[in-house]
Amino acid sequence: MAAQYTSPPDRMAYFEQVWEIVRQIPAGRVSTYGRIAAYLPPPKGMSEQAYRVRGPRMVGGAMAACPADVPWQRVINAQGKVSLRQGEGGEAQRVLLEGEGVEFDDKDRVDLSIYLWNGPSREWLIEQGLLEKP
DNA sequence: TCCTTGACTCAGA
DNA sequence: CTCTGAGCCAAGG
Repeated sequence: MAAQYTSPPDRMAYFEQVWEIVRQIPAGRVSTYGRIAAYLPPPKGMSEQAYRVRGPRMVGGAMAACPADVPWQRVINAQGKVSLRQGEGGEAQRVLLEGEGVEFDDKDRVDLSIYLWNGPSREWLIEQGLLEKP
């Protein structure tokens, strides 16, 4: 259940979709801004090319504004690192992930070949209207 | 209205 | 492995 928005910009509709996907990531697994963005179509009015570049940052924006029931800590960058500077919640994110069993190496990176979430199921995407039913 | 600033990524050096 | 710059757009000051 999302918050109530008096004037629904497309931006917020997009954020909602991002949150819905992030909620599918199981504990102990992670995904990246880029991959999350790739599961969604570009917001109305944005070109594919622009979305390819802007997508990841938009997902970041969605994380910055996400409701409490979204496991934002499971979204990290493509290098397997937490994308928050010290003092802005970065260490909190790491603690949360470690609490779920995710391990960081000596360079503060998560091994994506082990912990990367394989993505939402095809059925789920169809259910969400993000994929055509064959 | 102009200018800065992003919870990004990828290719090069 | 680390560091840069480019790519693109919207929100806030």
